[in-house]
Amino acid sequence: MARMTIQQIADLAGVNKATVSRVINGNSNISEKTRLRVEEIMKKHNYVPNSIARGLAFNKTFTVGFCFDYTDKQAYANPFFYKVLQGIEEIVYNHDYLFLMMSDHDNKKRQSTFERIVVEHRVDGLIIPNTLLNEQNYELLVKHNMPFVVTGENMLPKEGVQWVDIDNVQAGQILSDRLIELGHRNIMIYAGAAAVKRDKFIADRIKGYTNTMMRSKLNVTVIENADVLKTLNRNRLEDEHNDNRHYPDALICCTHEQLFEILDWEYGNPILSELTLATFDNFPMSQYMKYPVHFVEIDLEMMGRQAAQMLFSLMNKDEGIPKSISILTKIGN
Amino acid sequence: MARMTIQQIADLAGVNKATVSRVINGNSNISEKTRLRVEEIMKKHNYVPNSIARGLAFNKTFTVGFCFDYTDKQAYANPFFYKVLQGIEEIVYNHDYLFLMMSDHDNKKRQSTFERIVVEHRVDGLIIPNTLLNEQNYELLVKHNMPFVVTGENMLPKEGVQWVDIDNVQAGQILSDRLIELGHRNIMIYAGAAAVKRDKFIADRIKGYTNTMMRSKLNVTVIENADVLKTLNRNRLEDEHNDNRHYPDALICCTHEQLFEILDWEYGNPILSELTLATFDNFPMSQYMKYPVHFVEIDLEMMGRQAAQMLFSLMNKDEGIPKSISILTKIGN
DNA sequence: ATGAAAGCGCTAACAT
DNA sequence: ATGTTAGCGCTTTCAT
Repeated sequence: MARMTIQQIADLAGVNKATVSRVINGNSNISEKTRLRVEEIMKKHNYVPNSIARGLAFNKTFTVGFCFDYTDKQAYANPFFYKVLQGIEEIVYNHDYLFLMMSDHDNKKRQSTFERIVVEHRVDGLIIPNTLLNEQNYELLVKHNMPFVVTGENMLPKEGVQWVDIDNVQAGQILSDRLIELGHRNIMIYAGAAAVKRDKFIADRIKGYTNTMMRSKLNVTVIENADVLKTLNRNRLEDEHNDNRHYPDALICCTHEQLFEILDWEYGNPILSELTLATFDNFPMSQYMKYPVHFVEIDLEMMGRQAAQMLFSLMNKDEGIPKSISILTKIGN
Repeated sequence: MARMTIQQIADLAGVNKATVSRVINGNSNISEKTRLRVEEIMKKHNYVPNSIARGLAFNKTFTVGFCFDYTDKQAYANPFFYKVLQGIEEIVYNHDYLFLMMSDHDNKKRQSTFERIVVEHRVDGLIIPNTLLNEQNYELLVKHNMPFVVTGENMLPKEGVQWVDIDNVQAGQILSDRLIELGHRNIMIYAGAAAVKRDKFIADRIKGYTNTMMRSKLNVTVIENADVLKTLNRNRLEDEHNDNRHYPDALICCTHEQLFEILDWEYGNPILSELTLATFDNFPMSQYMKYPVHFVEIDLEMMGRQAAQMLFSLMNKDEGIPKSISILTKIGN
């Protein structure tokens, strides 16, 4: 089935193709009568404007890009990550836009797909994870004046970067609150020293934990190394008075990696049976774990929606767009 | 930074834009000298051809679509699903194509995104899951002569449908073989009756199991209802002679849903401690489960690569494209 | 309110 | 080997 062109519709309607174009684009300068006739003919012939041609004329692609960071294991390994996609999709489709996925993978050739898409202007705007917003990519985006929104807190000290992030301080707070509510008093938090330096979100989670503990007049203990935990536990086992005050009865793991590290290690160590575990964001199978894990629920779909919304505001050159949007978390079931 | 056009490059090089176009497209009818000069100028000015304009001229989009089925819980909930994406991406990017994601979600408006993309010819070809290839979508694709490849076995009795699938019969065989190798003899397989009817891949897995069991002269028992298992177990507990021959010592769950159903149910039932579990495809956290689960490894990345390769062959109108491609599985670590 | 014509950036058929 | 010209399908200015 060959596609109809605007000219064919114009001929069938006995008008100029400019008139048809006006109908398509909802131009008001047109008589009700011809508008109806043209619309009828378009419908009758299932006419759909060629979006490539429209794009050329408008200098637009009607497409936004979403960049995937495969090196960010957490991102793609987390099945809940698709929620971000769903959120983005909802907004994008409602704007009659389409949705181009890409990774920052190196191509066999010299250019990454990300670079290609920016340079070729294959999208009107871009949503990228903060892990991908380095100096180089930033320059690229600015140079090609490509509107973009970052997911996760932007750490690049540059002008004109907007982002949407989870409120990790609040998450740390409510998770600690929950553990206290459950009766725990010796709550510790586990985060690798390197990770704390590297990832602001981890520092934020610790900050939230600290806030809560201080407010509740409880001891703050940040563990930066799993070995410390082992030692603590060994001490406990050897402690004849069994004075539990110095040993954790609950442990917050800042990332899933760390949680799994603990779980792995557990197979040769009995500590877990006396320890309540907690972490951020749910994960599949959590309910089938040997020991229950408490967690905070992160509304990633909302994150996607907000990011997309922000991007459209940007492409629209709206006034008063916030620099960043923060999304609150809540305690999981 | 305003983009350069082919005309500007032509002017700078003192040639006609047709000549520049020839350089871009690697036309041989061109002198080495001017080719080098033009290339130098293009590089110097970071010239990148406008792909929308090229698309209009070529009547191509240089994009393939990948359709996501959100209603197919298995697909999106499985983090390994992203492996398929990775496989597809590898091929697509090596062809200098881009990659449009879509879902079959209903838009707020009457058209699904899938429909829109096909009707608007926003992609040159499409990869869709078999769950989405119904009569209606098939007609749509054919009507708009959009090349497409199906992932998962195609069940629609239509001409010209190509697909790539996992060899589920083989998977059932090797998984059963493994359990036998582990010393099990009373191996049963669990699959809901409705699911067997509905999903060919489940029937195939059962067939594979049956093949192996018959070859090994062992009893074939297909359980269609978890209650049967409960009964079996109750019998075992009450069986004074404790004759284990009639009770399973290993159970293959045809899907993850069923595995989890068993696991859930386990919390009020001691059967699992005496039962070896097995299922198809790995899942995250499998190593942290209370009871080990054996599984078959499915190379989803290969599946993506093959599907993409097939699609390009189709778009290329290659000769002798196979109707379908079957991917072998292997036993997980 | 409608038509005519130029132009978006590129390719390709036809000249030379 | 290179230039000329006519599209690709649509939008948009400028007439009328």
